[in-house]
Amino acid sequence: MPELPEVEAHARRVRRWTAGRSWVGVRVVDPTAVRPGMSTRPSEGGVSPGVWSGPCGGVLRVAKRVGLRAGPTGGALVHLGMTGHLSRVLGGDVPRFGRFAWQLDDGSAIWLVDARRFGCVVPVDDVASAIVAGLGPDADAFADGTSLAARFRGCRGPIKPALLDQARVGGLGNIHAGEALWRVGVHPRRPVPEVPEAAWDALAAGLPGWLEAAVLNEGPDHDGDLRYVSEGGANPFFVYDREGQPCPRCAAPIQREVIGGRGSWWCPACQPAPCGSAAVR
DNA sequence: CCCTCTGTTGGATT
DNA sequence: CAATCCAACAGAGG
Repeated sequence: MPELPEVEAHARRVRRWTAGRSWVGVRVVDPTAVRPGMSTRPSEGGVSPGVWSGPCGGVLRVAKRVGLRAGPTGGALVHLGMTGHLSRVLGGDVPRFGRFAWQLDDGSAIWLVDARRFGCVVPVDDVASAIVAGLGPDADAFADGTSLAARFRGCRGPIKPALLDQARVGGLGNIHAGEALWRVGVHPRRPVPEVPEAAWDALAAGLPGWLEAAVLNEGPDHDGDLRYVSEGGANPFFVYDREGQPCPRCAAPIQREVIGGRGSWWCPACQPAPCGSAAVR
């Protein structure tokens, strides 16, 4: 799953691949990948992909969505789900797990490759408006902690699941939400009203740089293969998937617990548990 | 080989 | 967004 940084890295690549080119068609290998709305359910798929011909327009990226244009306003949104990526293939081969492709006038094709099939292509009449529908501002777009905190007014629950709510703030996923909380020293289960002002300030100030660094870490040149977690070497994250390993800051053993249905990792020393939260094992 | 567990998404249900 | 279940599948570990 691509979160904001990996989706942005894909968008930049697609922008390069499509610059100055034209669409010549699409290939629908898995019709269930083409859905009427942003859904993770293949059973909702099967809609028409629309007409793809003529100059490639600009490539948009908002939160975890990519927008491609076919014509002045219309086109499609792409969501990568958990395991999706966009890969360029020179020639007519169908890559393993290739679901859908946009064909270009240089003989190449941009493939939505997705083993798990939560990713989707959503044809829309107006890319610019559809791509922001239902989303809060991107996580890297807050001028200060006050405006960031304002997105969470009225929210009582633990901070980490709240950070994942795309209607409040766009682009954060399980990994980067956990990483950000480690950076600012807030326990993932701390109730939103108990998050100190200084932590909101630190998040608003830090997120743009942290997320851009993660984009660059994806690398500009590879063909789109996922190397987010599993491929290409060591885990690049501070706490994600590091249960029992020493905290990079203080060496205390990282803890893991399921919060809001998602694996969550934190440092018990840098991120003290909120009052009344019993440590489970 | 088989079974169980985990998971970068998000939505529905209870 | 409180917790749980689900979509659909790969990969790791026992």
